[in-house]
Amino acid sequence: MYSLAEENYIKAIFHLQQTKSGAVSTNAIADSMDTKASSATDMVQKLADKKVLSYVKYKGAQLTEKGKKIATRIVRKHRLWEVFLVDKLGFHWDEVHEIAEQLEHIHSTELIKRLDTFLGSPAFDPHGDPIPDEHGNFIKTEKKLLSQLNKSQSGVCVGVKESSPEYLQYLDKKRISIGTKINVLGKEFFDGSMVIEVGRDQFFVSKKIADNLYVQTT
Amino acid sequence: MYSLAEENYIKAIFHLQQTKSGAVSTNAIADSMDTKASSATDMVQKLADKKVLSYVKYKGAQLTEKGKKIATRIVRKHRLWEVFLVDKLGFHWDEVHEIAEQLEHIHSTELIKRLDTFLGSPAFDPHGDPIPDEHGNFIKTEKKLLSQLNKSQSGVCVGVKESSPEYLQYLDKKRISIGTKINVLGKEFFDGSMVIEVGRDQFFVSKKIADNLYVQTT
DNA sequence: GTTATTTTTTAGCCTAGACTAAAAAATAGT
DNA sequence: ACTATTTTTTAGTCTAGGCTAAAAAATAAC
Repeated sequence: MYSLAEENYIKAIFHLQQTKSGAVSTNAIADSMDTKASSATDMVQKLADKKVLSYVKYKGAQLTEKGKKIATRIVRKHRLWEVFLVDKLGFHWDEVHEIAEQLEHIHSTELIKRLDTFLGSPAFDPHGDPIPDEHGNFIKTEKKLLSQLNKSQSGVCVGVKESSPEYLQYLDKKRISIGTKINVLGKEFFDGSMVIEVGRDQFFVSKKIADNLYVQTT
Repeated sequence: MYSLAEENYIKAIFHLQQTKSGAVSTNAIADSMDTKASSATDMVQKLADKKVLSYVKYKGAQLTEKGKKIATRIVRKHRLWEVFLVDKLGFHWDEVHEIAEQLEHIHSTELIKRLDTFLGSPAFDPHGDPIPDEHGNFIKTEKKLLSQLNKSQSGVCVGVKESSPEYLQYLDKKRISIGTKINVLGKEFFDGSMVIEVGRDQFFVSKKIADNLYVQTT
């Protein structure tokens, strides 16, 4: 059994190595955990002792198979609970992250098995992120960032990268949610900003907006 | 916000002062928390500083109104989650205590409000214990222990005092659950044992069994 | 009403997980 | 290649929440 702090570090390292390949630096871990590099070093050393990750001084950390399994179990729990909160309790998708952050640490394999069945074994969470199965297998989606599209291309919104309430509320205001079709009408190469079409509306989005929205291209 | 340890102490003290009136002794707290008296003293002093309870050296502790409010909120959460686990996920009533013990510490008033609605605002948990409302008000039930009944009296099972898996499984084997009618056919005053009738079955129960079953007399 | 026993508190120590400041290694700049 | 800068680690400190052992208060036994 792993402590709350250990689980949170494992999850953070897992997410960091999803985006950047290779070993994850101490500073990156510290940043994402909102703590100091020295604390991250301590924890990484402890997790290395427990064979959860491999660690080479001054080089960074990498989850072992054991570590990845622990991480995907936590991610699975987090996303299943998010589905529960939205589908069953009627929460809005921008309200569930913090609560799921707590619920993901409940220990009971039987609970997760039953919750999964109760929810109809969903493959995606309310933000469009895939839910790992019991064995930790993800459905790999062919998703791109909206900012990677060019003029005249289109895609369907399948999720967000950043999931702060502010960002999700912006999307809401613009009527963008999972399944929304987006056409790129124009793109400014100087700053990466775009003009897009959503339903009948056409409007401007900055690169920062476009960098955080995942779309599936057809 | 209170830590996990603080919440558990508050809950334990709350339950202790339900049974025995007056201040709760340090030793009683330590026993029920499965810890040492010295640790209980430390925590009680800390909680007294926070005005959660009143504490007089060598005399014991008593929850303040503030402390009682915190305690009933935890109890409410615990029992609502138990209903969820049994009614929605199909757990058996002898399997839910440990999981609810974790779920009761999830912090989110909105979550509890919605969970309560989702479950249809139940008044009792799967063990027959009343669920406090948002304001901490209990429905006081007129329940007695089975051992308090005499020959020829009868009652309806409304809950258990002890809720170990072993005990709950015994009740299951004997087909006793919430709502089951029990007739006392005979009672031995020497050891408090009884012969009872449940449905078509008649069998012997020891005082220990009868001491842990709550019944509502009509 | 002393003395013995039990209960409770205090004092001092331990571990997890944070922190700061300083040292050491790696990387960058010239 | 040698210095400057950044990154990472180490060393030492802090707090929460445990523990043991000893002291102090309360209770029980004569």
